[in-house]
Amino acid sequence: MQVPDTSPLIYKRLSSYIMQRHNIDHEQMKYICSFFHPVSAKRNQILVNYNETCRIYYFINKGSLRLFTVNKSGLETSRYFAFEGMFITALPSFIDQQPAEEFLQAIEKSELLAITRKDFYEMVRTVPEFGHIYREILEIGFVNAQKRIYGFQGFDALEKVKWLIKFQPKFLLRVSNKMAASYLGMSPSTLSRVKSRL
Amino acid sequence: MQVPDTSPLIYKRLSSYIMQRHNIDHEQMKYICSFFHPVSAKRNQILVNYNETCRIYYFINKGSLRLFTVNKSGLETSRYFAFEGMFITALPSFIDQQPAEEFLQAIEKSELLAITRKDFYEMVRTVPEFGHIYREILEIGFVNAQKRIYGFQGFDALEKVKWLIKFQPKFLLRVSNKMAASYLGMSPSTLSRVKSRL
DNA sequence: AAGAAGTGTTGACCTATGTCAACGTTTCAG
DNA sequence: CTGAAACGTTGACATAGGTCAACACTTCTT
Repeated sequence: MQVPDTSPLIYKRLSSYIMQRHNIDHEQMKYICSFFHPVSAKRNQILVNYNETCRIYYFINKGSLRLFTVNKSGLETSRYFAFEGMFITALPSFIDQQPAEEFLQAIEKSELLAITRKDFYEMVRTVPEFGHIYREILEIGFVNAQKRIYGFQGFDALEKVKWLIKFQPKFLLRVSNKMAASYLGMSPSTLSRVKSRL
Repeated sequence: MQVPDTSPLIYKRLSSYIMQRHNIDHEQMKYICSFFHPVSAKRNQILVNYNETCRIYYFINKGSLRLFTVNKSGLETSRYFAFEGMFITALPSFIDQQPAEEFLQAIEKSELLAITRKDFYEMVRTVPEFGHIYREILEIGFVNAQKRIYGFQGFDALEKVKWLIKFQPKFLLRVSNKMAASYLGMSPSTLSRVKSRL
């Protein structure tokens, strides 16, 4: 974890994320950004461990993170991937302050902005625009999760891959076959075979 | 659709839902309830049609509703079921005011409380406790959707059914095999066979 | 009350996808 | 730079679960 950086450069992406959604004056924006602290993560670094209580929400400046679980037989299941300009955390743990039943991991060398839970909910409470943004994150997250469930239901392997390419075109380019397969709910062999026939 | 009822009885369940989460005085509660109008629905009645834009959020006093889709070959997929004391709507359509890509249907004779989108967002904006409740609905919905995704990933049919019995014990008792199967992502035959071996 | 339509169960059969193993290629640590 | 470990691809084989059909039972409709 680095010392907070006063340079506004690192807040560029976050600022435009917020600006796209709300008109906020410069002072207010500086105030919001002041709660976000730069953090670097190495490839494969674990940011939230299983059973660890998650106290931080991350915004991704560069790189990518994923949420995954490991079942008793050691099989990894990836649940969610986030890339530049997206927010991510181990939400169930973050909300309830219970031990996470999942891992949050950087899958590339990443540059992040971190806000603590305390500050986050403080802002949600005191800055209406920020509360609104959080609501949007939840709405979009919920809707996407629903779409993924029914989008996949009854699809065979080929259809799932086509669906993924259609709705998240960057995905297969950034994510290893193994992780993509664990996200799609199929074996790496099957994903490999499917890709070979387009 | 019935004429609004002045009896407080129909607001009992909604009031206790809110009371369990926030301390609200009697006047405020009456104010909130005044935006919810009683609606009856028959078994199998469609409340939101495919391509219809959804303008109403429902709270269930009695009965049960489901969200489902139909694919090109006529196969139904159930996405979500709600029972007494739960909120439900075709959320993507409700949020964005785009035509719904799903159906909202009563699966039993149901008594509902309906609030229009306009009133709903008005309340979210003006009544902090209500805004908070909406945030909670979204948080819980998102977390549950995530849990369902990874809960099912890699599970075989038997494990899915056990998972369902564990986390939604009432489910199989209230929902037909056909609908339950379409929720679990397996054929009715398979669900039937699985149930026969516990 | 009777016929029609829908639902649940079960059997026979088939196919998509998982498992396992082999092998070449890429990545990474020292 | 080099060896070890991880990854991607492909083949052979096994199997869970899908499809289809038959039948009994329930439930709607009139």
